[in-house]
Amino acid sequence: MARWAPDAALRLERAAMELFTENGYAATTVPAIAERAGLTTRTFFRHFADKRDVLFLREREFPSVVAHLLTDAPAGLGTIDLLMHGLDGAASGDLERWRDDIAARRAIIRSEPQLRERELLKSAGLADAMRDALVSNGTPAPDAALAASAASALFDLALETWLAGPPGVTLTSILHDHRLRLTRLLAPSA
Amino acid sequence: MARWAPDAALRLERAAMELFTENGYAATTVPAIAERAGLTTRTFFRHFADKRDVLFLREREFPSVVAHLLTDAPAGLGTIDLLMHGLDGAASGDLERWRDDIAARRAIIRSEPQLRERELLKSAGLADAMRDALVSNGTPAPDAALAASAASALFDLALETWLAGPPGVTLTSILHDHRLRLTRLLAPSA
DNA sequence: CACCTGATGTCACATCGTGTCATCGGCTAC
DNA sequence: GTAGCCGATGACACGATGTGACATCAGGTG
Repeated sequence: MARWAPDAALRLERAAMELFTENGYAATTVPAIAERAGLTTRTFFRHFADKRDVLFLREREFPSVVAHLLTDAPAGLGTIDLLMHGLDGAASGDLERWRDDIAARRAIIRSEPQLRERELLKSAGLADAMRDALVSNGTPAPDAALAASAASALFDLALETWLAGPPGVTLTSILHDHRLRLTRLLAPSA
Repeated sequence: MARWAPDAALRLERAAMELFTENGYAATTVPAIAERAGLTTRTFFRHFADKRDVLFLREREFPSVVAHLLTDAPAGLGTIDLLMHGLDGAASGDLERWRDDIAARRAIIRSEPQLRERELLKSAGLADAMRDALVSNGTPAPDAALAASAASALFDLALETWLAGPPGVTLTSILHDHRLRLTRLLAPSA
């Protein structure tokens, strides 16, 4: 038997979600989270940069996954189609199964501006990763930055729409639809 | 003579900018800022929600200014043209004059992820204000959210380009150019 | 002249987040 | 097999952040 129970980060995340749901984010202290997970405060901060970060454990690898999909994508796609392909591929793994978890996290995140702030930073990190992948694939830097920012915004709004809508509608279809609507909105009005 | 010197918030902001420039953001404590401004720590936190907020004093009213320009805009503009009109109008007041101040603030903001995080929250607040103004002007909510997010991203990237470029190029022209390039990027590739 | 208002000061305090050293199970080298 | 290293955790002290509660006092108002 190992000296320490495995998955310390996951146990901390589960404990945090429970306490946040029971008492709210602000009323939950880090020592309380650590205690429920059977660890100490110091160990919490070894796994998470700060208290907010515990809500984003699942998304840590998302930017690099998307970036890899972008660099390995089939040639010939336009910039935006490439981005849609990458986001789609990274988020496609039986998303419906996680709907409740995502909704629970989102409910907590929307309860505190601090947490929305962190979510925005994560989205910006995704946009940065996509921009860099585009640039190293030959896209001009200004175009890459513009397209990556737009794609990140599209993804966030699509995810929100997906969560608010009925089960069964795929994120892929919503993303596609949002992209088309934004295209029409941006086009010079007659 | 008034009991207290006026412009406490402005004095705190100036003191903070000086100390951040001299010693860096992380090495500057709130008591040090307050002392240089001739005030106490407690008063600092009465004017600013937290240490980061002191860097965004000048932008506090920006979202509501843009929102007002949107609701008072001439009729007949398309959604995106309306947004460009609002952003343009709100940022047009002799921006060149503030270039150095904006650049100094930006240099500090880019030195710490915490500060970029806050900047992103401010941008999101601007997007929210624009979205709400569009909605109360009759734009369908999903379109308003999409267009406002895109416009906010365009504005941020345009400001960055403006700062990096030579003096004399107007933000208006960069914004216009970025909008056209994003339109082309989003269009279905042949 | 008494009272109210509002910005500031003072003090106590909880929480956050970090630096530093100790602990000790398991793995590797020899 | 045993000596020693490695890496995750514990223990503890501490500075900094941010808030609540109450006091102070100039100027305006009745």
